[in-house]
This record gives sequence, C-alpha cells and structure tokens, in this order.
Amino acid sequence: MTLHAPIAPRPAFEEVPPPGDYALVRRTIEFISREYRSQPSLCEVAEGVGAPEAELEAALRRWAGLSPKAFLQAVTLDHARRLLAEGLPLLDAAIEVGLSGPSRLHDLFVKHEAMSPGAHKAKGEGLALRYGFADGPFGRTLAVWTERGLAGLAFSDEERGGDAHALADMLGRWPKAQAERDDAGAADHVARVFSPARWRGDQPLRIVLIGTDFEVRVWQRLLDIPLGCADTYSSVARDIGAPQASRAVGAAVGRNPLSFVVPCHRVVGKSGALTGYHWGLTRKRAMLGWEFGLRHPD
DNA sequence: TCGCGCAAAGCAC
DNA sequence: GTGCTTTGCGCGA
Repeated sequence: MTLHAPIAPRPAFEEVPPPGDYALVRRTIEFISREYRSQPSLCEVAEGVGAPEAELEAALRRWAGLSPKAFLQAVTLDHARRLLAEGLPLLDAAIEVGLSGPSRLHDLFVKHEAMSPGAHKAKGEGLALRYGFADGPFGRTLAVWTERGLAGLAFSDEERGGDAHALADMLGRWPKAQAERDDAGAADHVARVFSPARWRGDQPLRIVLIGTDFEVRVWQRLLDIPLGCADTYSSVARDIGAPQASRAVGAAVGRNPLSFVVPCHRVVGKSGALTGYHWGLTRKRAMLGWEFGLRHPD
C-alpha cells in the first residue's frame, strides 16, 4: 500500500471534476443500491438510469476515473467492509510528532483551528461569515467561511428543500453571526476543496472548527482518516478516550459542519454498514467511490 | 428527549 | 451456519 505517497492526479482531475456528471452518477448509485442483489450488467444499469451505455461509461470515467465495473464495485455495500478489513495505515513517527502542522494523513492537507468554547456558546455573536453556492462534483454546494478559514461545507438538494434549507441548516448553527452572500468566493472555495491537484502540503487548506469541545475532538480525529479509507464509530470513540461513547460520536459526526473536508463519510458502522449521512447515503457512497477512483486510477 | 452505535439475543432461512 | 431484526445499554447536547 502506498497510502502516504502523493496521489498523482489524472489529467481529468487537474481541475474540479465536471459537476454536470453528478446527476447521472447519483442516479447510477441509486439504481445500484436498489438492484445490487441481481448483479446488474452495465447494459441493465444504463437502461435503468436512462442513458446510453457509452455515455454512462464516459461519465463515470470523467467523474471518478473508473471503469463502470470498478465504479460499481466501489459503491456497493461490500466496499466499506473491504475498506475496514484493509485497516488503517499505521501512523509513522514523523506524523505523530508533527501534530501542530497540517494534518498530513488527510490528503487535503488541512490546517485546523478550533473556535473557543466561549465563542461557540455565544452562538456566533460577532462572527462575520461569508457564504455562497457553487456547483461541485457532488452537486450544488454551499460554502461558509470566516477570515480565518473555511467553516462550513454542505449540499443543496432540490428534494430536500434546496438552497434555503441548506442555508438555514448551516447558518442555524451560529444564529447570531452576520452572514454576507458571496457566490464568487464560494466558487473559489469549492474549486479549491475538490481539486486534488491543489491538495498540497505547502498550501494547506485553512479551516475553522466551530463546535463543543467533544465535537471538535471527534472532528479532529476524523481528519486523521486517510483518503479512501474507512473507520468505525467505535474506534473513533476509543481513540478520543471515550470508548463507551460510540453513539455520541455518531451524533457528533452527524453535526460535522464541513462535509467532505472533515471526512465524516469515511466513518461507518462496525459491520461495514454505512449507517447514515446528513446529506444522504447516496452522496456518502459517491464520495467513497470517488475517493476509490483517486487511489486506484485504472 | 434525541441521534450517522453496539452487542447480545431471538428468529428465519 | 449466515443474515436480519429487536432489545437494552450507552453517551453528550
């Protein structure tokens, strides 16, 4: 396993993967989740999602860098189980002592700071936020940031209330903060987060974790789960020193404001079941499949 | 009270 | 035996 080696971006990943393909990807994952028992062929999947076989194949290659067969594997139920069986790579000493630096195990190279409990209790009073919407590889994306870094990333789905719901869900966490709309800024943040070519240790992504002490401890632990890997709620609970608190960990993971950047999609049940995802299980599968494509270009 | 859990126990193939 | 559901326990907000 070469988990710590830099991931060589495929040509298609020099920039953000094409947002337009996500709609088809999403239908494909939904179809597979429904029909996986019957092991559908590519032809049947194409028919099920209403796209020509060639177009489906081209879209999967553009979006995930995977052949249809590899993509189907990466989003089936057993995928998470396989990831768990592989186990996490051991931390090497250089990383363990470098805790103050960017979180190097996470390929996004995130540099995080936590907001003080006092500031959190004030429900964002005095906090100046900017926010906006932009298209991304997992659909329409909401970004929220402060001058210190990215504070929120979420998704807007038409069938779940669209932009208004996504925004209320996010800004409701800091009801007393001021928020100013800036779609151009959001487009920059979204492009930065979802372009693997820009995940560089010398230019870490700055993020701000705003939450309770327990939540921030959970989120920081999630940053140590490497790209394309998976870990369990109970093991996260053990690692933050609260071995009985796996359910509380689940709740904290579910309150993660920074979807994808704080990789809550890499936490699954001990059995390998995906259990849940704030922005829909389909999207969790999509993220795991996309990451699989980054690690195993074919 | 609730929730993106867990493990044991019960049940059905 | 495997796989699924139910039950009781557990935690922090």
